[in-house]
Amino acid sequence: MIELRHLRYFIAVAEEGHVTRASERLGIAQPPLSQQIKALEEAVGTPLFIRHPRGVSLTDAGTRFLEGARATMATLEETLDATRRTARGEQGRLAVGFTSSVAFHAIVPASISRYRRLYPQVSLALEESITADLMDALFAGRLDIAFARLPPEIPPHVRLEPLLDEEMLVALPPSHPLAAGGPEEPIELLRLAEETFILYRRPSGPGLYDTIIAACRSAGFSPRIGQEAPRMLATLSLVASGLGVSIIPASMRRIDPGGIAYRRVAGAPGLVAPLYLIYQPDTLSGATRRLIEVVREELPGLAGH
Amino acid sequence: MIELRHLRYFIAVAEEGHVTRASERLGIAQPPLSQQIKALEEAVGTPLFIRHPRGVSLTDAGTRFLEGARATMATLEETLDATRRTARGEQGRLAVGFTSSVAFHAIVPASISRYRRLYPQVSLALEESITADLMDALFAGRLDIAFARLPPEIPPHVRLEPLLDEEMLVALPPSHPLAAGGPEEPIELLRLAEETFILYRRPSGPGLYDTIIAACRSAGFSPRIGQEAPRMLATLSLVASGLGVSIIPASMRRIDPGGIAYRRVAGAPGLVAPLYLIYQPDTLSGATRRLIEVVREELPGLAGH
DNA sequence: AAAATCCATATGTTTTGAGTATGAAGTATG
DNA sequence: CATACTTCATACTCAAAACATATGGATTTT
Repeated sequence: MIELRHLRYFIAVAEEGHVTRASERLGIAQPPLSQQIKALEEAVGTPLFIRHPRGVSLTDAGTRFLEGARATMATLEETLDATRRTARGEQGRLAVGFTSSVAFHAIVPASISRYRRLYPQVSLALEESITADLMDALFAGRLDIAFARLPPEIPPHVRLEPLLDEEMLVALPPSHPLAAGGPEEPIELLRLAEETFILYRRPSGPGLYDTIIAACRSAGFSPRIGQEAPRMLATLSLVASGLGVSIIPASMRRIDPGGIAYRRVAGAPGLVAPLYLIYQPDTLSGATRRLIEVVREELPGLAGH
Repeated sequence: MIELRHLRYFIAVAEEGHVTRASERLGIAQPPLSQQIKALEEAVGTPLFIRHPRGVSLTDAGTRFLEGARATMATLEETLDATRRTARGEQGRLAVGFTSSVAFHAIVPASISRYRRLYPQVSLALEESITADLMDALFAGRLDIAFARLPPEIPPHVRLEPLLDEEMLVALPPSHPLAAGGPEEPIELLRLAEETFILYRRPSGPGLYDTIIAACRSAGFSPRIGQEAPRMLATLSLVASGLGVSIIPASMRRIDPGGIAYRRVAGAPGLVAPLYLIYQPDTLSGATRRLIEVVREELPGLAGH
């Protein structure tokens, strides 16, 4: 069976044109080198060297073999390089998922664009889905990592790394009396007791919906639910149309489907929208590790926003 | 040190996704396979497999390595193929030399064109030179094989394989009285005793020149030499101009610089032009061997022409 | 809960690659 | 022309490493 040792030895002998000199270069004695060359010729099935009284030279077949042996070694070297770069996360593919709601938070675009700049040789695949689908994809390996709110169910071997707890804001129709104050002036949650709430409810499981209900309860009232919208954007459209108020993560403020007023909330300490980085810590690819690093480095500059 | 064994084992495990099954496929036990995989991962410097309770799967780095490992093996396989084809003489390069005088003999173009047809993947380099240069080139390895008349000096390790002895013809000017008979009707050499001879003389060494002188001597006269031309074609031009007669190998009959009459020669048994195939038998390339075969096969149909 | 699956580790055996000594063939040199 | 030298090949020994057998640990299946 031909081994790389044979190729290394062959190349040395071919380059030196001299078995003894090649053996010195290889750091072995001359006889084993002669033996290995002989074994190689036997495996190939044809002489590769012409033995002269003063050194050796390549046969035609040997010349062709030298070319191929070098190509083989070069292919392997490249492979090792690329493999190590991939392991270090400097090369390869990375599939990142996120929900539509977190995509508006600055940490997501900031991390991804910095990652792109730092590791341009990693080809990024971005996917926006609902949390449940992200978790499935993560578990099945179609996704390496995801940004999301608290998922309904956590598959085994999946880690939720809490990134930050985002403040939540009240979204008021422009005509609403409470919309008058400045955006930084908080509203007591209890003052919304008589309002109709438009809430985004994800299919199955807890999440922001429950957080909001719980916050209202502990503020002393049970919110009247007017409509449950399937998408965050739809929720805000309904608010803009004056059908009710809503409570949304602060980063969603950027969406403005027509004159919505956003106000901070006072007296509701648990009313936050957590943001998690989600991945399988046991089977981290290098590229994934690098993204986690980047996200953690971006965090201090953005936390709380 | 990474060896091909590692690549072969790695590919098997990657393809099976299963160490035990791969070990069966490879015909070895499972523990050594685990060890070799571990050694490979250590050499590469990064894990290539993720160990699951029910088999193994590739890491990102492993996926990249699989690609490269396959490419490496493929490169080697191609190399072995090409090397063996080269050894068999089905591929590669072949440098063939010949003198201007033998190029007219049918054996040369016939052999070369048949060789071209049989071994189209061998790229042919044809070179026309004087015999001495051919011998130098042959000895130096710039030429694999040559067609020539008897060379002045034979370098060591060079074999002259006699192909055939070519008849020699008298070349007469068109106006010459002896030119009247049919070409197949031989002339006694002695009848040329009073003629002026135009002879082709190669720089240094014996050859056709001496053969002709010797034949005249044994026919009973010493030829009067009118001029020694440096090239065969020049010789015939001088004959055509009526400056004398000449004696040339039969195959040169094809050259006709204006109405030369060619006649066979009688009573001169030694008056032949030998044609040799010349090569170094100790360092024959496959391609050279094949050409020798082809020439030998062409010989029966052409001998004596 | 027990059995089964599968990879990893531990230990012994065999293969084989490498070292030392020597020979054969050819070349250079006195 | 004989001797010394160079270089590759062969013979034999040793050591490393590849492989086999036995066993353990983790996880899943029955």
